[in-house]
Amino acid sequence: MFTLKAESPLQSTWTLLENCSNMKQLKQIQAQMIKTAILSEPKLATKFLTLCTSPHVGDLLYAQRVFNGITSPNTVMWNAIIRAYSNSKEPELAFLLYQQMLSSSVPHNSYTFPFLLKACRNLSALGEALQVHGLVIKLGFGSDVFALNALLHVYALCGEIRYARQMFDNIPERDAVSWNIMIDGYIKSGDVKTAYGIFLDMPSKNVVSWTSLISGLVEAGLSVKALSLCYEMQNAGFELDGVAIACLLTACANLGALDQGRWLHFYVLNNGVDVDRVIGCALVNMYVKCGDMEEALRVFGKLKGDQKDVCIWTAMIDGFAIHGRGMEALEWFDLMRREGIRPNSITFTAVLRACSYGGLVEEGKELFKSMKCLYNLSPSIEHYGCMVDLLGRSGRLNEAKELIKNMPMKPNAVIWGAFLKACWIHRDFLVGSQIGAHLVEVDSDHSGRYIQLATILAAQGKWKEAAVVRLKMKNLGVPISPGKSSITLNGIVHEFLAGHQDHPQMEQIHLKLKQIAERLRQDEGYEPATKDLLLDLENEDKETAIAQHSEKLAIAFGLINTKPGTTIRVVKNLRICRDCHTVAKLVSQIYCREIIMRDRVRFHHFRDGSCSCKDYW
DNA sequence: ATAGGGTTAG
Repeated sequence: MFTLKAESPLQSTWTLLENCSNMKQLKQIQAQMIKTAILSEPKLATKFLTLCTSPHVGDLLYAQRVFNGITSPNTVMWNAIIRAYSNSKEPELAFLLYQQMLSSSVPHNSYTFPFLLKACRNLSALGEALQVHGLVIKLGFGSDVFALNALLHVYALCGEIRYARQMFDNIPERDAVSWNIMIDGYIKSGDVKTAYGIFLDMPSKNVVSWTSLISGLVEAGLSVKALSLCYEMQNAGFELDGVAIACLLTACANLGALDQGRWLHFYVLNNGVDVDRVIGCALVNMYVKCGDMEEALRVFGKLKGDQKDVCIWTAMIDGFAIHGRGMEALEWFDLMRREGIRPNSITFTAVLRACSYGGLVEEGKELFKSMKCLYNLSPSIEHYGCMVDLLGRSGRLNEAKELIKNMPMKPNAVIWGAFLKACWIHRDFLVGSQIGAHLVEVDSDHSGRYIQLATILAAQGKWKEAAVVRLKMKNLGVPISPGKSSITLNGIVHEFLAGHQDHPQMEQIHLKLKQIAERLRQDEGYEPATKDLLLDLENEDKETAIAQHSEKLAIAFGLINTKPGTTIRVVKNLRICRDCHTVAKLVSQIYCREIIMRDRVRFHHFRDGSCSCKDYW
């Protein structure tokens, strides 16, 4: 006789639990466990509870119910439920559970404090952290590196980086995690330099060390440095993992570095990096911000249904917005809703921005209203900013003013800036200069505000007043960012600064610019728009100044060095001026070139003499 | 089962 060699129910349930990855499976397993009455088997029950509380699978309410059904939970179970609460929307409940754990006299282990301290971190609860610190010492975990690292982490992220440093210096057996927490801590407290120092001192760095530094550099706006660390990291023998790639893609998005972004995309495909929702979103965002909407669409199209969350839809909608494809942004917004995805407050900034850039005034107003009545989202100051921009741009200055007056919050510099912009576009110089004067007072370390004011004064012929504003800016030592445009050729980035002459091909570039100006004058009756210039110069000098704007230098360079008919891509750090915009349109027609220019906030696609922004920016 | 990640107005 044969007997089937059946696995014991205990063992088979264990295997099922090991391979379980979602709540539905978990509930099925639970049904089976109840049937076979092995939920009372401690090892299985523990495993089951840790799954219920794990960040990927878990469901807190469900976990709490399961936990309530256990008569005397062991340490691991208490840890699991504390962890679940520390990651939840109400981390303070972790403290309550910890109280109960204390009164049940279950011993601690080295995992208990890290979870509890995570709740402190999520609540920025320094006082509680200090109390826990006392307990750590009292209960004999004073040299446990897990507990100490968790304490370091709270202090480092709750404004006590110096105290964290003191602790760090005194931990005898600090590990890589301790070092990495310090790197991240300095970065989050805005001290990239010290973070870099710690990184350099660290004896054996790992992928997290490199990535923490890279992500800090990206956050601090030092994306060029972040990309160079990507190569250093690989030379040091580290592979890029998903987290590193997400950070680096953001760096490319910030810089408009399409070539490096594409390289990272290839890396993902060739090295089996999982395109999860974060990487998918980072890729889409990178292509959007580097001006390649078609590739962004392709990446989106390849994602599976459950990877398409509200973030990635928002990235696409924002993409259509900044590329001047307002109608498509609205269509995608509808598509998203039909997929059952609920828009969040960021989605609304994207879709309102699309309406604003696309001149879709009525649609924008409807959407703004729908935030509250359909989605129960209260518009924030950002949304009001979009609406002021939308109304102002389209010439509804009074409506914009009313909206500002009736806003539930105090208008900030951005709101006034949008209103000033509207005054400028619609030639209401008087109100514009009043607002400009106010802005210079409240936003006095922002050079753009002085320039806006000086420009609007100059437009009224008030040269002296304009000069006073510029002098004030100079005397206050407000840092000004010079106009910069870059263009990439065979992987090399060529950067042009307004008025600078230090490129090896400068003579050729100037010759080309002269030719362009001549052709434009002859064929199109173009005259340089010197009126917008605020410099107090003779007309001829103004023409020279305007002719040396960095975007013109970059376009001329592109015309010289790329094949006829190919697209020229330029990235600019400031907004494009009216004259450069006119020239770019005419160049696109006369030289039969598509020019894709990213300015500080959006894209201009110049083609056949017109621009995707419909001259409305 | 403690460390690092994507979308935000002008």
